[in-house]
Amino acid sequence: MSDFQPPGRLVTLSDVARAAGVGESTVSRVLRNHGSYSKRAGARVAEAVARLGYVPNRLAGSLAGSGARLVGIVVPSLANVVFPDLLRGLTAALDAEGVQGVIGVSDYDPEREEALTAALLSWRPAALLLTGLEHTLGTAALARASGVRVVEMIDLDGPGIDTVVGFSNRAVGRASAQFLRARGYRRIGYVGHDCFSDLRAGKRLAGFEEVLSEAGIGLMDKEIRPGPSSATAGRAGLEALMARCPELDAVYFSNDDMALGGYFACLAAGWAVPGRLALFGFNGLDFGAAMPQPLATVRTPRLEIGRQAAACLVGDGAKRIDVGFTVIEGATA
Amino acid sequence: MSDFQPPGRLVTLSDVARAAGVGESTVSRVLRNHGSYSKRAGARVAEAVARLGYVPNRLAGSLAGSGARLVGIVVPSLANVVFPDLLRGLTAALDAEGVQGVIGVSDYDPEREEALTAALLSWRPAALLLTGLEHTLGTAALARASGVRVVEMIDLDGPGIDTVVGFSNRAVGRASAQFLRARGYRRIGYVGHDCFSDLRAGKRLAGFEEVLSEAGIGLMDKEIRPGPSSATAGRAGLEALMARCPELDAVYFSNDDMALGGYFACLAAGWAVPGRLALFGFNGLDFGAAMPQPLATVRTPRLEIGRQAAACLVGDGAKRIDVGFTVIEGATA
DNA sequence: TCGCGAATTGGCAGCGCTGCCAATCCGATC
DNA sequence: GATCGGATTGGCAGCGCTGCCAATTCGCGA
Repeated sequence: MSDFQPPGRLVTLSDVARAAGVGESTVSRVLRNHGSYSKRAGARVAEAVARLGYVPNRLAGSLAGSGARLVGIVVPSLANVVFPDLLRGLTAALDAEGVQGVIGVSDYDPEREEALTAALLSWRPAALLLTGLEHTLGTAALARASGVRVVEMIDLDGPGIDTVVGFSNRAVGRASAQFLRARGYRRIGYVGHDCFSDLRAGKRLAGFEEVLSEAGIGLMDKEIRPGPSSATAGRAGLEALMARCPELDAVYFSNDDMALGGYFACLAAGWAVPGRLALFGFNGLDFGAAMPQPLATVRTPRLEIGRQAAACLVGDGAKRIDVGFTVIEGATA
Repeated sequence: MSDFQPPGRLVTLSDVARAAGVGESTVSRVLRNHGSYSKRAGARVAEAVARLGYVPNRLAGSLAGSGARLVGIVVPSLANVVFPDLLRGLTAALDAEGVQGVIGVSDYDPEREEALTAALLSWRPAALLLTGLEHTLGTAALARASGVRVVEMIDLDGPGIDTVVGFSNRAVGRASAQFLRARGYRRIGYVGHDCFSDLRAGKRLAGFEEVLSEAGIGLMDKEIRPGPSSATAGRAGLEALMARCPELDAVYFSNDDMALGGYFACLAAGWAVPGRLALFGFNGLDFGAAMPQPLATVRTPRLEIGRQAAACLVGDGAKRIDVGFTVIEGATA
């Protein structure tokens, strides 16, 4: 990108001022509708702006004024529906306020998260929105030193830098296990994706196993597939698990995509759901409700997290917002 | 967002210069590794930067230098996997070049797209990436006037402002119809989502119907669900369509999500796939491959579009890049 | 008609950084 | 030991806009 051609000279505020026959400050006041100016000045400026096709330069505006009206957002991935949903809630709330979100994707790599944090901070954002609670020391140091408000989203299981919005993944895992227990399942397995990178899936599993241990049964077996979650991984994972441990009567999946793959595995193998094998997911994605037997899962308020996170930026902000989650009974367990 | 607190005074480049005992220009040269400076100067600056925790202010840098190293991106939605995939390819390629992408979401609303375009241009981006070819006159005018390079992604069916990267949706529709025809299906229906907002789905349908008309059969019936595409919409859509027109032997869906819902409808109603009813989707999403009978669909190189679009920004750029698509035979048709 | 506070307005100094230019330094050459 | 070309370096003028302040104008009652 070395030969990016800078756009030629564009219309500036002082061009507008000259064209409108007023001072620069007046143009600035009119454009931002801030301070007082006469109707006549307003009209002349508006006319000049339209005629010249003036587009303000926010770079200059933010530099001169007090800070940029933008916030930095770091998410680990865009491949998992969770984050687009989060961003949707976030950007909707944000640009209702006229704030731009600048998004960075870390690919679940803490080092990249740190690099992105530094890069985003260099735009002097009004706030920084991170995902999860686990960051490098450098990320935390940067965030603190910058003095901007920091909001950590989605996870609630641990201490945050500043404000935290989300739900407890551990509690989700516990609730899922309790649900399966209450339904009488005892030979329970787990199919997940790479939980070293997806720490929150790991926390759910921990909560899940916790409850099973307390009940004296424990997880019979688990199959962890490398790479990101997907239906194909879920299908392959369940098939491997069942080959190894055919006496299972229920399987917990790291999320709905994995569970969908598991459901397909059952269809293909002719295992009745939930007669032969019960399935339980996570996220409450739309397709779960369309399945012949609606998927048993946990619905998470992803849009709401985004909205709340945005709200935290304006208010003085509670330090910790639990948006909760809902167990969806479905019919696969 | 009125009470955003501007961060207090932060470390500036001249603080670093003073601390390192060198001039500002030297610090600037060292930081950007541009121009020549001695080892000793480099070391002292690096030390001072680390000690002070200096984070450069790109607002100032971009204002002073020639343009910001960022590009504006407008997508219609984040709910449809297509766009996150696109963004993934795009941001990966982009930040390999050290360029930030600033993303705006238009919700399929041309007016919002125009507003976003103006907002993004006010950051003086090096380029503007839009989705599709249909824009308001205002959007096109803004884009042209800004003098930045404009890349329109995904759609190839029509004239572009500048550079265009994607595939022909019409051709996808045609290929899909030809595929179903070749398989011998004659009583073909369509289940889609709101195609007034999703213009590209409309173009696919147009191409599809074109082929059927040429074959002298035509589309028997179609069901358009309001709102965005989803498995639930697909299921409800297919159920409505079959209730009205039970003699159908194949259904074309506006995309794989809709087709997944259709598949679930078949499962629930006991319609054999493809014995009783053939299904055909669009996008080539992962779950299609995990289905008991892999979904017949068209795979689109979404990541590739992102990559190519990013590549267009550096090279002088072909005006028009066709990334093509692939028909996946699957087993549902 | 005059006076006065309020409304409106323009000038100008930065915001933090980069680009340009002139000054200084270095080692090596004669 | 003086000279020369290149490597290094610092000063300083903006980039386009906003915030502050002083100047000007306006409206209206006395």
